[in-house]
Amino acid sequence: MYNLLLQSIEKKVPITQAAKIEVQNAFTLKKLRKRDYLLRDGDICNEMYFVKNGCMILYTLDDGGNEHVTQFAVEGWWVGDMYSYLSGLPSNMFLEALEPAEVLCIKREDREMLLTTVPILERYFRILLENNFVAIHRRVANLISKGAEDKYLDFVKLYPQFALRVPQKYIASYLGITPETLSRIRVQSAER
Amino acid sequence: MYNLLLQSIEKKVPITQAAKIEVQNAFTLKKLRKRDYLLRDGDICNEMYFVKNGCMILYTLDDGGNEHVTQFAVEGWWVGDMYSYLSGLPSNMFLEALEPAEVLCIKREDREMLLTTVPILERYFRILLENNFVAIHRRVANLISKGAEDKYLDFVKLYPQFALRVPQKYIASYLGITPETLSRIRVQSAER
DNA sequence: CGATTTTTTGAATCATATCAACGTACGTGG
DNA sequence: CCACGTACGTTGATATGATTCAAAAAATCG
Repeated sequence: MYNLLLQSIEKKVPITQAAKIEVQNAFTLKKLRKRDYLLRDGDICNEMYFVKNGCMILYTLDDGGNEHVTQFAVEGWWVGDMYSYLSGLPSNMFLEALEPAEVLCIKREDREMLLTTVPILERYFRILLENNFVAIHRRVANLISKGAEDKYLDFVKLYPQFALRVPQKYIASYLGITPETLSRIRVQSAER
Repeated sequence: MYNLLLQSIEKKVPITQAAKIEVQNAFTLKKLRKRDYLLRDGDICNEMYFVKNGCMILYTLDDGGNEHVTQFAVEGWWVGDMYSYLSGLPSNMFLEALEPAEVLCIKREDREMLLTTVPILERYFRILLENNFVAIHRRVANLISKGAEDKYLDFVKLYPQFALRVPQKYIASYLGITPETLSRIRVQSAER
């Protein structure tokens, strides 16, 4: 049940058997059906989630009711509204299962506790966040510098898995373009 | 000389006198004139920089020679090409002083060493990166969901200091719009 | 299989980019 | 400290990529 999480940790830092037990005790498992929510606009995000399997999306809704996907998360990824999680203030996001999913949940206080009892995890999260920082900056660079087609091509190159796995409209949203534009881009790219 | 850096650390984690000395020994100071570069396309980013004073920008150049600003950094901020710093591979970015500046530099190996000798710094960087994560996600959400005017207004609200301090063309670039568009937006906003 | 969601296609519209010209501010050397 | 040159900001006219809205086709789900 904790294999994937412990592997994720061991890939980045050494960890003792005793510490593994501590880790396991800090998490609970949640099973989700497709379209279940872990978080809705107005909720406070009191937990962070490690995805064991399935696929989650994190998105906002604008005034016009349009979804804007800020994050995907599949097996081995962490997800949650970090803003709300850190501040304790209400979120303006939705966290939804696109597929049946299982996630390991850790509450704010339990994570804080765990970080003091197993301090090597500070390093684990630091490394995780550094890698994430690089990935988000690549996304930002694409968003500010590229047109719709180039953004899509870079996305497919970087995440070939997602491109097949999730409905296109969410990819379009993630790239900041409309589903119609993405559809047209795909036929044009295929022609060449 | 190390005041601002030590304050930045002490705001997030407790640190002993001995550890402060270790920190100081790990850094060197660089003084920059306006338009000096700490990094150019093709260079490997072997250091991360903590800005003591002045203002730095991190940007890419596209095929058309247009700058795309991915990051600003003023007093108390960290900056560098994290991708190149972590991977050791060549950067495709430029890191330039917009004003005369002083930065504290720490080499890759020295930071790694420091993180083992002063492990509380793992926590410092983890917290720093978490806060940064929140900020970048806000930027991404703006980039994918808002038009030029709303992006600018959110920027001014979030960083009123920058809005006055740096040339508008860099703000436009940071927002993913042209300087002309930003200029027009500003007169329109002022009219209302 | 039928129902719902997603994708595609077309036509009109809109926001922003582009290009060019002009005015202004800025800082740098004499 | 002034004058010159360069960089920056503004404005206008036009072009363009992307959006919007609507409807049909295709895929997916229960």
